[in-house]
Amino acid sequence: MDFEQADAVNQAIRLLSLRHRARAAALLAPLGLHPGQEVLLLELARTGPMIQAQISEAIGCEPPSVTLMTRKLEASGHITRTPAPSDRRASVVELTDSGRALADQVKQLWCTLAEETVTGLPAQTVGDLPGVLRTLAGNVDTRQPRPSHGRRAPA
Amino acid sequence: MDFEQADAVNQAIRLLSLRHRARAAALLAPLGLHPGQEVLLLELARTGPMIQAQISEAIGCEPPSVTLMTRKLEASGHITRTPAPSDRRASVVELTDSGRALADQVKQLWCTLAEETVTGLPAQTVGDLPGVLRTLAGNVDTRQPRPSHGRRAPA
DNA sequence: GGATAAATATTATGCACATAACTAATATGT
DNA sequence: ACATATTAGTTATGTGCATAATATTTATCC
Repeated sequence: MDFEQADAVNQAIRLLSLRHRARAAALLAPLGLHPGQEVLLLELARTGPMIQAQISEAIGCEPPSVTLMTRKLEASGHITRTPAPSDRRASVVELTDSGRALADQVKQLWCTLAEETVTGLPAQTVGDLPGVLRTLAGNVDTRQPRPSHGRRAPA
Repeated sequence: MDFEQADAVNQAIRLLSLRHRARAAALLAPLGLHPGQEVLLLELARTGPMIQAQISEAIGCEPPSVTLMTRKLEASGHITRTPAPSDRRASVVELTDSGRALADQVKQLWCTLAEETVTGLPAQTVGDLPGVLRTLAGNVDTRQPRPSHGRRAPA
């Protein structure tokens, strides 16, 4: 691949990252949320109570980041953290009533953002988009070891 | 759009942002660069000397961020900042020899990253990718005022 | 069962990027 | 020409996320 194309791809990803995040921040601000926190709320709403290690895995953030996120959401009363009975290292994270209500609002907002984001694209492209983006993300996943080249790792 | 789809889109963008940036960071580290700095070097290599306000516009970062980026790249000797003769507010940013050499290395690395990123996607999809991503980024641009809905603002 | 390894969470620290508030220089309007 | 508005850049501050180092608990292996 020549530099022009490569730059187009990398730059576009970078710009999209900045803008999408900024727009999410603008939409979340009225709810008193900062970007990143919404992901945690949605994950808890989807999956139910879970420990931080599971959250870390689910939302793709490192444990120290999860510590900070949960601490802040706990401080604002949207989640609780209780020691796990079976494992005294772990702490179970759970939505409060306030958190559940907020998650519902976030869901709506999430739809608004997604629709806004894909405006003007043909339905076909929109349908393929999540798969394509996930492939891209998987290809540059720094957690998994780099496959030597071109071949996909087996399941 | 229902929540499932919206979440798929938003989450995929978020994950791609995190991973692509992390991978870029891993590749740039051996060159002594942090992600973000490479964009400035490439822009200077492409366009030539420019003042910070132009850089801010070109790379999509706010002026205070540009101040920090340029300061650090100046400290590491890859760029110079000289007062503009015609406008004493502005400072002209320019690549040094070291910066030009580094930019060449970054170009190669940029190709590696892009190829790695799009691995496994059909050529058609890869070809369309920059355009699609730029559309997405444009749709959520917080700088431009939001069009009330669906209509594009006139030039 | 006692040493050792692994897992969970946290603290400390560093980076990019943002907004708000500010200074200094240039344009502009009467 | 002078008051005013705009523009270029900086400083101060706050956010998310990362890595490295650390305690504490649990699992594993003779």
